[in-house]
Amino acid sequence: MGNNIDMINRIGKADKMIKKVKLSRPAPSRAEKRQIKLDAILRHAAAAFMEKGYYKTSLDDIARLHKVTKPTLYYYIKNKEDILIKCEEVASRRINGLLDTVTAIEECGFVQLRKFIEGYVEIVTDDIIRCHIRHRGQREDAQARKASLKMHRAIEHRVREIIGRGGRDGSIRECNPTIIAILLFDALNGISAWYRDEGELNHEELITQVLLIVTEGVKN
Amino acid sequence: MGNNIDMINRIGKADKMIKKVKLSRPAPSRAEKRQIKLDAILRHAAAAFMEKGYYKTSLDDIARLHKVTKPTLYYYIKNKEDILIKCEEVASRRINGLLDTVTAIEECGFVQLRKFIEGYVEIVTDDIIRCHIRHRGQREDAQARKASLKMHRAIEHRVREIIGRGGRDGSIRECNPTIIAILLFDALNGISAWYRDEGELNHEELITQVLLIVTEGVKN
DNA sequence: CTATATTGTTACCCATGAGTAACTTAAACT
DNA sequence: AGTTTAAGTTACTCATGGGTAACAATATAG
Repeated sequence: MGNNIDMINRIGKADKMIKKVKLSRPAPSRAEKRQIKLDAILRHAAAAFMEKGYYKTSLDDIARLHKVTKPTLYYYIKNKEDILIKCEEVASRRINGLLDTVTAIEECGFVQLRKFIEGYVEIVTDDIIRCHIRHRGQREDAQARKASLKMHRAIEHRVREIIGRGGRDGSIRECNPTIIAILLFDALNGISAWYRDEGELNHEELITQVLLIVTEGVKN
Repeated sequence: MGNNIDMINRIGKADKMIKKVKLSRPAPSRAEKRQIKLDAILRHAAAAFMEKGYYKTSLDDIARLHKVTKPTLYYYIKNKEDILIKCEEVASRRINGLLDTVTAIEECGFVQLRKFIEGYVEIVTDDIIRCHIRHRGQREDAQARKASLKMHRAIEHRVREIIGRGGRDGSIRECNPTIIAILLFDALNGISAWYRDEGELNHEELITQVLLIVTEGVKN
């Protein structure tokens, strides 16, 4: 779930803490505690960004949610935009992870696509993911904006691959995979903007309806 | 195309200018000129908002695009947020106009829906509409936010009606019209974020693909 | 049990940008 | 013509909020 790449680096570098990690009661190491706090900050920030939007949420707001003061945040993040970047890392890892498991199964393209949609609807209820979807592309730094776009294109491309595969194996209708992939993403990402777990509409019904429209369309 | 309700009010009030309107060469009255300028400002603002985002676009930027200085803008708009509101008015009028013509035809629900999609893809290439779609819901004022939501819900409701009609007349598959309406909107609105007229993908191909996926789905 | 790195705080700086006051120029109606 | 209204300008105020410097507390290691 968390930003564990940094953590692995840290553990690899400071080999003396391996001893600690091996203790029966897993006393959280500093790096772990730090990681947990960073995740909490991301969660708080993402929730606030979703509610008020990125620009209307001040770092003071986020700090308050986390019950610390603003400068403390700078111990965990580089600057405000860095929060979005870290959310993107989390999102990228989860979505690509889903794609990994989906493409690993030996099934036709259509089944893979169905499994992806099921997993994606699940993922898209997470605040950090929703934050990323909503604010992707709003990077101030041109470099960061390009990187973000690239990573998004990569994911889209993997979905396109699945659709293409389905076209070849006959499980998906002949179509323009690029457009279909984008439209599908738009519809799924749109869900992130309005769907709430607590709402009246239950999860299974949502997935059922989404799958039905994607597979069958609306025509009778 | 423009914000002509204000204009009608104005003309109604100042009846002496009716004479002018009836001239062979339609010399633009003050109210008309003002309206044209307001439209141009909205266009410039919408284009800038789409490129850099609302908060990263200053009123100075917009004024510069329009080749005036910032205070001049305040002659046409109440404040920054008012630009979004005025864009919403334009968008609401266009979309409801489309819905009017679509529901007026005596056809089954499916055909009406198809005509709506065709028209909407057309509409969604306009900067002012795209601006509204992207920034809808970002109202600072709670009052304005609620109004915006309400007007959006109304449009969604009309689409739902069309789908429901199709369900009853048998032209559209039995389904949950609410979810279908929302998903459809998400997909169509998503188009506004990436589609450009000048691009390689031509308009007809886009509409064809969108209609195909909505009607047939992806399954073979 | 001290020395050191890690977290955290209070108190500031300062760029940005929305909005306004006061004044100037241009147009329009009688 | 000359007075009024519209349209635009220059030169400001002022709140907000990102980011930092310098200092304080707490935990970890030797």
